[in-house]
Amino acid sequence: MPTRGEPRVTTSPPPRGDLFDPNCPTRHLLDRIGDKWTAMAIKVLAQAHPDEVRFADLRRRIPGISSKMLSQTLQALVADGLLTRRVEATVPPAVWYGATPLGLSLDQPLAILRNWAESHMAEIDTHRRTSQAT
Amino acid sequence: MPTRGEPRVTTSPPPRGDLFDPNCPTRHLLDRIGDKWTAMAIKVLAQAHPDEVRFADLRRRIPGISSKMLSQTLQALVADGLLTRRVEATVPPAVWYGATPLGLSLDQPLAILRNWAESHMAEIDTHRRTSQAT
DNA sequence: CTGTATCCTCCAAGATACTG
DNA sequence: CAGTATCTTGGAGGATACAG
Repeated sequence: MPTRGEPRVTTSPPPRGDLFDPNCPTRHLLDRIGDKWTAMAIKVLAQAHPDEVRFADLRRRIPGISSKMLSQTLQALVADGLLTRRVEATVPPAVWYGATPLGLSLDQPLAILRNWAESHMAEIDTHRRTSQAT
Repeated sequence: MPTRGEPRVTTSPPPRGDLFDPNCPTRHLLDRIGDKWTAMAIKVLAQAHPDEVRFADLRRRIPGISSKMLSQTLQALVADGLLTRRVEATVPPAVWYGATPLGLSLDQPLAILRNWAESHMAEIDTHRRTSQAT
């Protein structure tokens, strides 16, 4: 996730295709979607699909996230076209978020990663404990 | 991406299976492997497999990484059993890193994510530009 | 060559308070 | 309810220097 960005980006034209170029846009994109909160938001909303979920509800379903971070994360995902945002002009207002097809499509790669983590967690744990002996 | 961790972890027993529990070990694991440098190191070494790669060579193949970060990243991956580390007692010494089967297995989920990013980058870019109009 | 040690900067994100 | 504004800080990570 998130992680600190590259120090300086001097050249301008995005040289697509080379993941190892610090200016590579794919790299930035990966940093973004690798973000913890992003991954969780996508998961919740993809699994809720086709239902939408309200802000406060999302907050409840993503334990530990602050209002600020949730807001930021959602804004970025909406801007990227991964989520929709629908405002109900009631009083008090209600805002519903939902996954777009693009957002749904991201959930699959993320799910594969989650599964990998779950499958191999025990193995990794064992290895750490085993090899940490002096 | 690493990303900053959860603020405090008070309870002890790891409640496996609930990705949304802040103490969930899977969540921590995901944070680690989502790290930018980790993803790149795995990619390089998985693609070099079955060849091993030396420290300085890795450094060259991961533009922008510092000696410090590379060292840290590799240490963590070796501790997790994703990489092997082999020291040649020459002068000056040579250290070879290679992917273990576990490391190789991680490259597949990561490759899927990379592919997703590459496939949908254009779409996301377009959406950002389109929707950023006031 | 392969790292470790040290210092230092900077910003992600938590806490808190407040608004439409 | 759904956020934004402001302040603060921990610690990731770059720079640099050095060691085995």
